[in-house]
Amino acid sequence: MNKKPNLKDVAKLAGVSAITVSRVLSDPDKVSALLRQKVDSAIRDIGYIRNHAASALASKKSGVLAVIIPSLSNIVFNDVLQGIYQAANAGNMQILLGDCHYSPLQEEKLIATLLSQAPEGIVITGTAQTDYARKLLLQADIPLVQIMELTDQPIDMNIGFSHYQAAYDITQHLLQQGYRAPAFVGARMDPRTQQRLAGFKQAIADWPEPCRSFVQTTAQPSSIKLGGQLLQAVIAGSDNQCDAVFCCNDDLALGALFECKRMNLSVPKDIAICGFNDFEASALVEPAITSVASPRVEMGRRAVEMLLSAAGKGRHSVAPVDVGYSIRVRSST
Amino acid sequence: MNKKPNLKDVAKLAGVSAITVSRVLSDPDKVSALLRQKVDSAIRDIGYIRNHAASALASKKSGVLAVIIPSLSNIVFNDVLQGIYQAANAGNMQILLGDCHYSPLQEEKLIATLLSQAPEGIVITGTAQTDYARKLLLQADIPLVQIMELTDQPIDMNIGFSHYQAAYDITQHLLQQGYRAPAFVGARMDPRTQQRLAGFKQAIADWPEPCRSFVQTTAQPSSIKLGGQLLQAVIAGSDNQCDAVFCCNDDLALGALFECKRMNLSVPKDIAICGFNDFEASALVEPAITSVASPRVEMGRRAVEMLLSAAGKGRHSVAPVDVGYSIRVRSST
DNA sequence: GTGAAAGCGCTAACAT
DNA sequence: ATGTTAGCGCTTTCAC
Repeated sequence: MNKKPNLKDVAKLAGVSAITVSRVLSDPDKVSALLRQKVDSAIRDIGYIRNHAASALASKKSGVLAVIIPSLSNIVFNDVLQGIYQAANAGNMQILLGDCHYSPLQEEKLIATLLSQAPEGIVITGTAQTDYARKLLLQADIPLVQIMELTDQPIDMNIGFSHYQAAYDITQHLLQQGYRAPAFVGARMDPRTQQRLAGFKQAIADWPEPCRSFVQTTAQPSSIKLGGQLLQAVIAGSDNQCDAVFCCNDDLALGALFECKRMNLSVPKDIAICGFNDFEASALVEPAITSVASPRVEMGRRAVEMLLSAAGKGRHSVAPVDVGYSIRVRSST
Repeated sequence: MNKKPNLKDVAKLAGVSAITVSRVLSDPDKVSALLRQKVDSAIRDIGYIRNHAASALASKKSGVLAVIIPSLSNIVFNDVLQGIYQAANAGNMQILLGDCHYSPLQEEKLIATLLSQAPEGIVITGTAQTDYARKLLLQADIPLVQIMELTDQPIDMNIGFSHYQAAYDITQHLLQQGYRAPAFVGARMDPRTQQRLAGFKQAIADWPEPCRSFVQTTAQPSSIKLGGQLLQAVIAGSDNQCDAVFCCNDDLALGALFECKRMNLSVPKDIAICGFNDFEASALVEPAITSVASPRVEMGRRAVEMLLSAAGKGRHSVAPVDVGYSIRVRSST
């Protein structure tokens, strides 16, 4: 068994030095056309593939970016990942992905693990890092982007939108439609869900006319099924007074809608339903569900682009980016 | 700016040799408790993080696995990825993920790129690799698992289930329910969708009584919306004769169902609908949609486990694994 | 435009 | 149980 060919083997075959081969690979313009051709065919001949570890060690460039998301099962992050991989691909970067399952402690461990690969940048979800995690990240001294939400005290760069404001707006929309006893239905209760709840509460508090409100939450992960259960709970818990439900995401909203149909409640007449994240299904069910849309793919893409263009520059070289959101008003409200 | 500490720095601080520090990191049991403690605290003191590239270069172990999936937006692969990351995490492996967008050519490029990271194993979706890709993979001489479908000629290992047989079974189910003019509705038409179409056709051909059948396909990617459009098309294309629709996935099935409601067609009375992949929503809509379920998370997990346990062994050391599927009969048929 | 020498930070192999 | 030596395969630096 002949071991894998290396740079020297290619060099020997092409009748040049190793460094010339290296240059053909990373900076072809610095090599004359003749040699370049020779080298290229030698590479193809022996099926040479450059050893990334050696390259990374010598050049101190790992060619990887680290990404930490809280969940692989939440479709929301699919979209973000699509944007991330798109931009990484365009920049010839590999992605090292970690799923911290919404746990800051797991996130801390992941950070330590991923940093050992010497990523040239890191994308991290949200702003709820542990102190030690922040220390590690600062120490690593690489560009970093916190995504999804906005914060006044970013570790470095930041891109996202205000979940608080979006929730405030959609709640206000319910009130404007005449609903006077809205409920917030939330699952998981991660930081962004909490911000949505805060926005909901503030919108109620700010409303000039008197109105009641209800809150039904659980730490369980979101699912369509859970949406049905929580709808039941909120109706029972409000003594049938609740006339509108703001679900912290569209999974719950869909479940709530299906449950209403089963209970023969008319949406939006007996009860209004709105969600968050604007899944495709939300626009296509009957009645279509009002929801909050945000440019997730774009956010992922831009986060990576920010990393790539921040190379070399110091911290906070890029101002926080608000990607915004929009309330998609549909017939469920 | 003091540069990052390395092994020697830790060793000096702890008063030991570099290799001892290395051992504490990779094989603590080989070091006495006393030294281990000293080293551990030195590591923490100066915030040492091991340089992965150097480690990989010296040990010839990259600690990464390559994974290629055809789509990040298809929820199906989310589930598979969850299993993959789960098992990779348990085995202290990092994942390098590539999305080939259902293109064998992009897949080929991805393989070349990912191989340069010297992965210790590779997970690849399906069996439609280009010749050159197969050559690269064989040459790489690392454990490989083809996932999702089963094949008689795996490159190395294989885990999946028969999409042909699953489609055959669900079509037979339609026929057994008395439907005599079923249609196949397919999008994307990737290899596994083609297999489902083949199973559909064979089930029709094998049915003892005469029946008509229709096929409506498009190369467009699946979506709920497209499901509605294709339902329209198949009804028009069959002159209203079609009495059952087998959608190649649940996105389309949901769209078809929503469209039926809009058209005031009763499901399953006027028309039956069934899908593939068993999404959560399929079980919760009214009427619930008959679909094909398969253990996707488990498949991902086991694929990685197969890689990890195949280290060192030769090709085909593990027999192909059929994870099976089950038809979830619900009220839509 | 091309090459020679040195060394990136770690671990395998071999001592002790 | 611990240390010494050598070298992984590449790129940087500097020379020509």
